[in-house]
Amino acid sequence: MSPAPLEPASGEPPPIFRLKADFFRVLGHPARVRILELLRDGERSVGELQAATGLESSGTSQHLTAMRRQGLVESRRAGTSVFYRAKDPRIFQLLEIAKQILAGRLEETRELLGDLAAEDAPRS
Amino acid sequence: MSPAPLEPASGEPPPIFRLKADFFRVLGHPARVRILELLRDGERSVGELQAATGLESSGTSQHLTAMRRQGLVESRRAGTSVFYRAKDPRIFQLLEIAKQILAGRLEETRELLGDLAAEDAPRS
DNA sequence: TTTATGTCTACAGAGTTTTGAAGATTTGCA
DNA sequence: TGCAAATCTTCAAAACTCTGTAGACATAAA
Repeated sequence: MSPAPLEPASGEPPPIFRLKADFFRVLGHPARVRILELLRDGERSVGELQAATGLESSGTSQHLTAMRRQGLVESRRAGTSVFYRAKDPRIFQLLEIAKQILAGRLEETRELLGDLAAEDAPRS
Repeated sequence: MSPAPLEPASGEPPPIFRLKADFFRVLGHPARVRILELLRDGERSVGELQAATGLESSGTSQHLTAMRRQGLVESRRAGTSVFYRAKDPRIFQLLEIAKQILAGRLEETRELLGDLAAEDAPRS
């Protein structure tokens, strides 16, 4: 069995786990997650997204460009505005599962805090 | 309606989209995706993971630490070895959906290439 | 004590994000 | 038509964050 090293000979097609990592990395920024959450309700103009995130217009545009490169969003122009939308609805499933995993973690933390409190006031 | 800025007053609890971003960011590295894929088949020692990824033992340990901080993995010690396992099986769902989204993208690319080839040899 | 395994620390190099200014495109209007 | 306003995008420099590497440290077993 080959050990499947992390860095194959250059020039080869990138291994799947690298593609996945690039994909997840683009989700690894609060502004981009926020934008995707906004797009769950339908398309939004850059201006609207900018207002919602509080970013510079330039920054907003760059985040959108990054997401487009990863095939996460697509856009259409209408007058001087550009509207963005999610390209694949499965991205929302992804966000949903992430939320569930995070919720599980928070629940765990909550129980732990409860246990700590119980130690101060022992004997139920 | 408040615009929900990206950066709230410091000291407040972090907004959900920041937690999600932190979560995804930890998935944004090939070695870590690779490690999770290996853990799909059950627990693995650091040494095994190191061999599979081709990293230094130190690097492997650091990636595992990062994933533990995010609650993605947990470990147990057995003799001089430490075995890691995924903490929440839903993480594999996440990887699966990512794979599907990526597969869709590749399919698209393939079609596009087909179209280009067709232009060189027109008239079907 | 020595060997086997992992983890921690520190830091240089690589990569990402922010910011501000300049450029592009479309529309409206004199 | 020609100009100005509105909306985005691109570019480049500075600030920041992450990763790989190497060595010291920790722990368990022989």
